[in-house]
Amino acid sequence: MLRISKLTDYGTLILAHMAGLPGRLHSAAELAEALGLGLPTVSKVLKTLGRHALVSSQRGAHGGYVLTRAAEQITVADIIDALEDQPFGLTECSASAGVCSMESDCRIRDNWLRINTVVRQALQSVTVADMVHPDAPSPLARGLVSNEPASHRMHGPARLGSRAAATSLAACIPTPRADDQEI
Amino acid sequence: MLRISKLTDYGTLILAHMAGLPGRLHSAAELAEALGLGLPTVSKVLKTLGRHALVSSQRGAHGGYVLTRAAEQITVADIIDALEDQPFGLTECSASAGVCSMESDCRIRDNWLRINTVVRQALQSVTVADMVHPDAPSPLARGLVSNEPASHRMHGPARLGSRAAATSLAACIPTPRADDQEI
DNA sequence: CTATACAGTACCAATTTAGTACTTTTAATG
DNA sequence: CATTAAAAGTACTAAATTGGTACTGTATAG
Ligand code: FES
Ligand code: FES
Repeated sequence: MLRISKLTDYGTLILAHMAGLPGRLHSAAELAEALGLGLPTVSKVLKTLGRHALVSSQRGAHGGYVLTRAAEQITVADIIDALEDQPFGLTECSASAGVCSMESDCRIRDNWLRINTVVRQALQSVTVADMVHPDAPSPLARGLVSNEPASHRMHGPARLGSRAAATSLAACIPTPRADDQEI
Repeated sequence: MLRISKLTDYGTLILAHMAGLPGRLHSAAELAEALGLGLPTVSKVLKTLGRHALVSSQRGAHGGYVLTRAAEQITVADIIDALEDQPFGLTECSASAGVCSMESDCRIRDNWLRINTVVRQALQSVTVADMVHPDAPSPLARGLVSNEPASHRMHGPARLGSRAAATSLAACIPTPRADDQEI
């Protein structure tokens, strides 16, 4: 359905929140509380992010997680790579080689590869830092986007009633980053 | 998982195949045969495409489907809109308004809206015609894409053994379109 | 040595997606 | 006008994925 999974969405929320208070340790419980998500769920996401070296963890009492790099260096593409298990690609055929029997004489596959690349570049052009602070030179804004109506619905929180809260939540306003994108 | 559904993938295959013999009527059975897909499945996809006016149908004996517009006028985004039921958007929050409780003070949502727009533009820049003929001035190619390695795997055919064939299949090679995109 | 917090594994439940079956309507053809 | 080919519609079933939870283990602070 051309959606990232909820876990991935939670990942952006969590990282954005952490980026709000950089350098500090954040326990899974604290994040869960702040974002209105279930503790086990937050834990799971953090563990995975840890495995992909986006956060590092401190065990034991007063332990917690910190970002391993500056928020400016973590792109949405990184988060997706960490949390989505399938390899990046809009179609099965175009996500990995050797899966489709007709791959050799398929004329469509190459197109998907191109589309994938463009999409990925869009995702790489937005960092966690962009998510956090509202105003700043927005890369997607200048020329990249023509801003036709894109609809919207619901973010991180999904079915748990608790999640419906998440008032303090860290990041949101629109501010893609300003370096590597001349898409 | 940031994938389009298989049905949508089949849709591109089907439309591309039809674009190969334009003007002609194609029965669902013929297409199923040619693409190595199940007849009921192809039928389902065609019905949906019909409902969204991408193909028109002729009932009765010797009936079938034809494209309603030139292949150049049907974009991948059109196909996705027709076959995916959820509204376009990478996250739930950003796909429709009013679903997330914290929408008003969410700083992240706006970023997703931008990302959605960019992604959509990429999808709008490729037409069925591009999918069909191999070589031609490729819009995504010139400047739009930096061509970093994007992986690949498997296309239309998935679990039916029959689908593994699809030799004649219509379209594939890389050739996005050349009009409306200055992303 | 106890409390806190991360790590890993495994599992279960809910949703979504894919695919099939069956019935009805429409049109061509002899 | 009967027969046949093909699409339209409806509904259902089965499979795969996702989301979420529970439990057990390990490390560290105090
Ligand atoms: S959490 Fe940002 S709009 Fe839902
Ligand atoms: S590569 Fe699988 S159908 Fe094109």
